[in-house]
Amino acid sequence: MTKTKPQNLIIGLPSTRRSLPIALIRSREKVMGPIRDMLKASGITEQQWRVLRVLSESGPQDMTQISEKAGLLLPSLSRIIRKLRGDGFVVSSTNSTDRRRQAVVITPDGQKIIDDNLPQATQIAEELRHQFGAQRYEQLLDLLAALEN
Amino acid sequence: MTKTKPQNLIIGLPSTRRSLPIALIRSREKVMGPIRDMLKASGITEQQWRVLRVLSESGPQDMTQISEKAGLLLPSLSRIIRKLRGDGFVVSSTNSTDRRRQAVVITPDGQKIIDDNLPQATQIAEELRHQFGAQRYEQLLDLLAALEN
DNA sequence: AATTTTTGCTTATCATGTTAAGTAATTATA
DNA sequence: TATAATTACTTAACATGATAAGCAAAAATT
Repeated sequence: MTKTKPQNLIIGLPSTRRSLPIALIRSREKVMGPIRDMLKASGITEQQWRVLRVLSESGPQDMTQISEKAGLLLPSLSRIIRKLRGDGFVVSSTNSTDRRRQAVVITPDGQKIIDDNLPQATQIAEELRHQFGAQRYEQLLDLLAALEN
Repeated sequence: MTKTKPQNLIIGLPSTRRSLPIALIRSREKVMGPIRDMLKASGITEQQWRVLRVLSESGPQDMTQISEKAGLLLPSLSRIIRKLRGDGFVVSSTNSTDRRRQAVVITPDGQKIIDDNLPQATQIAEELRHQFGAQRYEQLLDLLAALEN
């Protein structure tokens, strides 16, 4: 008599081994590990790095725009910006026509963090892309993007 | 004269719009949203739900095994198990041959949480799978699994 | 057997995730 | 134009993420 699989033979939830949320967490861990290691030398976190990158890439932004582009909720972003401001990596100025908004700008010190780490970050990204296969990498990004809709 | 793209014309990091880490975060948010809403009624979190599911699915486990299957780091799991134990959803007993290990077991109360929510969780998963397309869904899982290696 | 190393966890600390509530400024409505 | 939404945040509270340190039990080494 053969062993039967645990359960869920008909429909059932996917086993935790085949769970999308857990797979997404594991993947993120795998992808971010090397980048976190790199950033440790600069004393900033992965999230702070993403914020600085958004500001460097797209220029001054208000909080809502940053949160959307960096994938951070506003309460988290509030704390992060406060920290980055304290460290002198960004400055903010309230919008003149809408005083609820504040434009956040990266400072030269903040830009220096980007400049110091961008080459290595690029290399890490390229390496993963190459190791995984450029085609599959693009496919994965497409599938993840499609999931949004 | 046409507008040039911001930068990174040659190699460069992918723009944050095409960043794998951010895409993974967004996807997880999208996937877990409905499940979190469902669990709110039971007063447990997504992570606590994953722990209970692992215990229900694979039986008594020690901490390290749970952490691997649920995708949680041991310090987080330590706190979560303490909470679940306080709420009466799990019990632990130290292993007799290795007193460093503890076998964690789900209680009837804990199993009730699973039983109460499994149908709806299954429906949510099926709906996402169907909406996204079963084939693409499997493909995505395969790609994420491949990323591990 | 005594010592060292490794293992399986827990605790501590700081940062972020998540939800809810609060606040001031803006916009829409009566 | 006074009032009622709405918006763009911030603060609060609790849970988890992540790294480092601690600690006792087990295994390896001498």
